[in-house]
Amino acid sequence: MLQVVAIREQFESYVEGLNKRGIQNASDILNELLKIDDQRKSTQQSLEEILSESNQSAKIIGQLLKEGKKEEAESAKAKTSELKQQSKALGESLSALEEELKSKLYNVPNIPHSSVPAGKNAEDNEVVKLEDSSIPQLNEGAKPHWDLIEEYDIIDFGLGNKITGAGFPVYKKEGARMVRAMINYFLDQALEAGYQEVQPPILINEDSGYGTGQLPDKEGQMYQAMDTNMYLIPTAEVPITNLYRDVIIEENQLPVKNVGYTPCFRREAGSWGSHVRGLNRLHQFDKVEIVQVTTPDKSYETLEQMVGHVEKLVASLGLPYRILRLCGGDMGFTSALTYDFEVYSAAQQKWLEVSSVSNFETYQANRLKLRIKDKNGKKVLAHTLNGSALAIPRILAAILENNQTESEIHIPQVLHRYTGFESIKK
RNA sequence: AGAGGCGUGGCAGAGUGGUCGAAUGCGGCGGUCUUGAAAACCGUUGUACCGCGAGGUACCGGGGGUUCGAAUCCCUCCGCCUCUGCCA
Repeated sequence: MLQVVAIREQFESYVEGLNKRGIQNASDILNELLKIDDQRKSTQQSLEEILSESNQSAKIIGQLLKEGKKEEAESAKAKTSELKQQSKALGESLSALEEELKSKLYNVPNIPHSSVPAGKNAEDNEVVKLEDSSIPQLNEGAKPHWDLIEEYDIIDFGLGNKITGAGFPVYKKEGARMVRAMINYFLDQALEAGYQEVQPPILINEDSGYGTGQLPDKEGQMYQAMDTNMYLIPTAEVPITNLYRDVIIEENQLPVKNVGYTPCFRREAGSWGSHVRGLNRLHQFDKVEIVQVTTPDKSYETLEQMVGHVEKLVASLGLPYRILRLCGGDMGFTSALTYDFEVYSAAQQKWLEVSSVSNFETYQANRLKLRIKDKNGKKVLAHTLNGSALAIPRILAAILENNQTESEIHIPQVLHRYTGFESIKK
């Protein structure tokens, strides 16, 4: 969440930033926050005065009792009781104000970076790179992946339907081995790029949900484990970034670079139709995620480096891709700048999002209380970043469609040593 | 899952109702000594919020309560340890 101090100091640019997201009454919203904060301060001041007074008199009472002056002590007690009534009332209004401030702050999204284009939706995203020379010319009878997986019998939606429900596919034979191969390939590539591998829990508690911003605004997107306050993770970002909740990192330990593979679970409420057919949108899917924690002055450099890593992965698979800089209206709630990667899936003739790389600046760190201590002992909020590297099902869909022939599907060369086969045959 | 025990500053470890934000040791930082280092000695060393400042307030796992006053008493939740049970 945003810091009130920062809102105060950079009011105008924050208003502009929120406008880019399509929030028109931004200055009203921010002014309201400042007003509540002012009330909070003055309430806190009066409360602390009273507490100070009653602390003093408690000490005096102790002294009096020690000296055996019982009656004086009793009358002092009576007075102090009055103070207590006052402080109780003030304490209650203080915490009410704090609650109000916090819940309002939770509902204000991050301020977009200056390079973020204004815009309403996906149509206003800016294409920063287009690599489409590898778009294949498919034969007449080329099939979308949902037909191919049946033909080659490598993914079974019907079975998934039976044991769980729609959106939970069962990968079989070469399909299952492809998934495993890609996970290993992506992890190995990240290790080579200097990331440390972690395997986090895939069930998280509420604190973690708030820490990275899934709660309270995206509660409906997550599956909740019945009779518990735990949620299935929608992305490894949540547990991996929350590793650093309530942590102070020494500056010389930076950057923190973690990579993790996890399944991801998304309810995706309200999405039906042909555009979500097959592997395009699932309730459970596999993803390798990279997460970095770094200093404010280096985070945009880090973002470029992460984008470079993802680009290398996509390119190595021989898939046509493009990189988008998301506009204010399409960007995630907590992000300051997001690049999306899309690969072209030639049979359905669609660009599919396979990665999203974001800099959250201090937005998550403020919720997480994740700080950096520099050489002089000064503490500042860290910057957090993450990116998919990569999400597996749509990559698989594009490979299946783009590499199909009449009788087989070719597997990208970099995966051969992981799959143990070079093509999928009927 | 049941029974019992425990949860104090970076770590170890005192403190069981009244100047306790908290003894002591280790570690860290600064200094004296030394050619340099070690040892020794001296000093210093938590976080957050409010305030221009002096200063104030809160925090001894989390939340609530009793009391003029709580690290200390009570309730509750969480976590850890031990024993029993179960189990990949």
